[in-house]
Amino acid sequence: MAAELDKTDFKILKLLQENGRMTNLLLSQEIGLSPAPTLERVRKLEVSGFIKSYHALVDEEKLGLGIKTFIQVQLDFHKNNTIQIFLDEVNQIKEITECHHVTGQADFLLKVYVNDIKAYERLIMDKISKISVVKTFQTMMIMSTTKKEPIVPLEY
Amino acid sequence: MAAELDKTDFKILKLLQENGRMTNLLLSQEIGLSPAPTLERVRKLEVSGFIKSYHALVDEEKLGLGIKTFIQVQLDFHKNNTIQIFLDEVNQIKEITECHHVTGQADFLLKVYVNDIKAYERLIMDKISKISVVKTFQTMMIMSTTKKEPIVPLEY
DNA sequence: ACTGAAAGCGAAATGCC
DNA sequence: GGCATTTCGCTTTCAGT
Repeated sequence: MAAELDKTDFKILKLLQENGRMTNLLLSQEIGLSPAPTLERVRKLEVSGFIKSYHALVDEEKLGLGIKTFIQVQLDFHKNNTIQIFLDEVNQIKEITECHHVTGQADFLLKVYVNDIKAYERLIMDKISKISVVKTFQTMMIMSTTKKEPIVPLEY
Repeated sequence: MAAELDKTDFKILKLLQENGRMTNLLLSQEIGLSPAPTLERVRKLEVSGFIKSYHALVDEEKLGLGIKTFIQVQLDFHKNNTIQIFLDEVNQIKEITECHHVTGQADFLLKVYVNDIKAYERLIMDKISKISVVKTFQTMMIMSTTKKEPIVPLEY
């Protein structure tokens, strides 16, 4: 499956990113094919990994997750497996939903969801600051999110 | 629909976050109900907004989006509608997929997807740095993403 | 609110162009 | 690589409890 994608495939990707539960019938009408080849294309995109998975998007605030933050973390590289130690700890903290290895002053950027400020303090005190290889960290509290596309910018 | 959610609803939210295309039949088996009331619960979660939408997750790298960054932006508040000016510009830049209003040294944190470094330079030169209210900005290039849960941490 | 059954419809497989 | 058809299974509805 090194074969490249054509315009129709990109349309499918766009439509399924926008609505992951779109039926194959509707999808086929949107892209101008009949259902059978449409389904075949979708399956190919799935098995070849262009489509990784499907997810429901929930309203975090309605569900009580009132605090969302990014945390910039600097590590103390005094051990030779510093990064692995850090990642192992991060993986065990379920409030951390994203972990990016980045360039710049910080080494890692984390995204965190918790219910309230008290829970955030507990996270910081009991978990983040207790990770041995963490040198410094700095919270960016999210006050509002004005743009969050579930769709990746594709050309074609 | 101010009525609170019960344990079964949370199970549904968890399962549909993990697999947004799970069939109603399978979902009903997982939560231990028959299909009819399961579907009814899902519909209620949808209309009441706990479930906002469904999306396919694509592999950005396979699709050629080799550069992912976060950009911290500081604004110059010399106009009284500085923030609105900024947000209007951001909304027109399709490479920016997320825009968060945050506390800390930066005012905003942006997430950006582009194909390569050349495209990134163009984005910076032609778009970001041309926004009149932007005072300073600083790129955090994402080298790798070691954790990215499509699922929000729910208690119950 | 859940159950069970019945009807309608989309998904998947097959053969053909 | 796409189309048409048919079979099968899921979704959805509705009466019942």
